[in-house]
Amino acid sequence: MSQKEENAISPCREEDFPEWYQQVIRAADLAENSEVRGCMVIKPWGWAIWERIQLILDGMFKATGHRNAYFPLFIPLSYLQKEAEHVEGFAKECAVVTHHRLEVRDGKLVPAGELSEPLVVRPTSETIIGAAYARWINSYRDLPILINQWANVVRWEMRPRLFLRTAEFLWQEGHTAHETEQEAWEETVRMLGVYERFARDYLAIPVIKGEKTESERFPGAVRTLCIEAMVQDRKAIQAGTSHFLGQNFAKASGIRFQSREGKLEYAWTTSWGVSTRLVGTLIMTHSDDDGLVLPPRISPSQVVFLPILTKENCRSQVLEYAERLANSLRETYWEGQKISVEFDTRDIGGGNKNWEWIKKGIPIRIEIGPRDLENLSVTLYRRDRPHRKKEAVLIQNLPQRVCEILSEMQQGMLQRAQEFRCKHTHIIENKKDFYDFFTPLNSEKPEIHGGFALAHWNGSVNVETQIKNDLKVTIRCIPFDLIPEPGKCIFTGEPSRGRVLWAKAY
RNA sequence: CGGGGCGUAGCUUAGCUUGGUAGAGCGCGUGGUUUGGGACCACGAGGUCGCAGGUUCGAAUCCUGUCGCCCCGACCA
Repeated sequence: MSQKEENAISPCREEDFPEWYQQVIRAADLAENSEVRGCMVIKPWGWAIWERIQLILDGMFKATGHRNAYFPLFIPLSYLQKEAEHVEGFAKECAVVTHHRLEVRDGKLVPAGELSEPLVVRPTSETIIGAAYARWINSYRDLPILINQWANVVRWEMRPRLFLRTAEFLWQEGHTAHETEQEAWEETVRMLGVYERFARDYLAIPVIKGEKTESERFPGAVRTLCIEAMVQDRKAIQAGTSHFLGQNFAKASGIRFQSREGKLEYAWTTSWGVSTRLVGTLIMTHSDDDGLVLPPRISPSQVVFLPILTKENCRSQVLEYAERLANSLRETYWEGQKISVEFDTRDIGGGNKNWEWIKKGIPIRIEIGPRDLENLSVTLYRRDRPHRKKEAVLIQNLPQRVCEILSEMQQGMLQRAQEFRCKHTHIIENKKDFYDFFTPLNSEKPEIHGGFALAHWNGSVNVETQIKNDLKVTIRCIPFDLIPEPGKCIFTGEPSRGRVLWAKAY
């Protein structure tokens, strides 16, 4: 690679956003495509980010009264069939296991031992968990059941993209059963709130909470809630969903209980989930043309020490000095947790090493060389500033300064993302402006364009379909936090109860 | 699953039209020179050209099939 290049990632975001995204993943060494179509290998740095997500979310689930459990990977075909809409929604993308043995014939391994009933590799677990709940629940005293599972699921996708849409992906799925409709609804809303907080406070991603329209609803759900984020190419991405399932799955799976009045009633259930897609969302929200940029709270490590060991005569002194500082920083608390520090003494060129960490998005890089040793200082670089911009920090100020910067970065990243979203969210009052907003100037090679549009809609699926066909734009959600403001549908002139959020989506 | 493009070393690729059994850059290894920065020099390792057939004395190159990847649609967290 030439040292003349300005940025580590080529092409840059403006030139080719999808390609830039792939390059960031590669440069940061997060994951790679595997030999199995649509399935990815998550590498240590990528996995560490997912682990952070898991750890924090898991704590939030526990704090809201949930417990973890685990259900089977395989679902009997007949289970899936129990809920009509659900089958229809997932049938096309199910991986199916039909055999349980391999035999050698003519030197080739061939499937043998056909199963009497094929097994579906779970695309989601409502049905098999429903069957368990049907066994577990007899009385209103057994309710609520508040369970989460961390698992992998498989949806046979036609166009996979690392983290955003893979055939196998990792997620958590919460499944709860309640005595009353209201309780289940409250749970649905509560968990959406957990997702919103997590996205905002940890990933530094502002999201819009809302409800899906009927056409975007989860198959089998009564109501689907979601959080929608805007990434840097101004497209929307669904970052999490929470479903109010009513009694649909309870009826399909026979989840019944005897009520306080002694009557046999169906339970009210919910399900909610976020997936490794969050990692993709994180990448597309914050990264720049030098690679990944991680919010300090989600970064596997907050700081990397890069001792400069070029002069033989003071090598051991620098090392010792750096190590002492690193260790003291490791004992420093930021937001109630010890700071995680990497110490990179690998014998590779200093420039290369530095760039590696830039591309990995670590929040703070600290260089320590002979000169710093003399001055009793370190040289500090932060990932949210140009890569050459350095700051000398005296060692007695280091822990405090690092904490300050981490807090600043966490807030700054959220603020930047909010400003970006705000700048590209438009209130649109008529059809022409709407079409203009979502039409690129260059149709051959569309530039980054559009964003979020808030516009009135008459509630008709036909309009949604028309817009989707014309512009590939869909209603992302009916936002919760928008003050209801009656108006006229910009497409039909018919009455509208309020504005909805339109965007092109991942 | 429809339309288009592409598969040559870990990565990016030249060669293919006009068949004569592979070349480069980056990366990697060793040695040296450098050193607050993705440095330089030398030497070296690494490819049966996606796979399977066919045509031919001879195929990376031509033909057929197949698999995979990318882009555009339809579908989706």
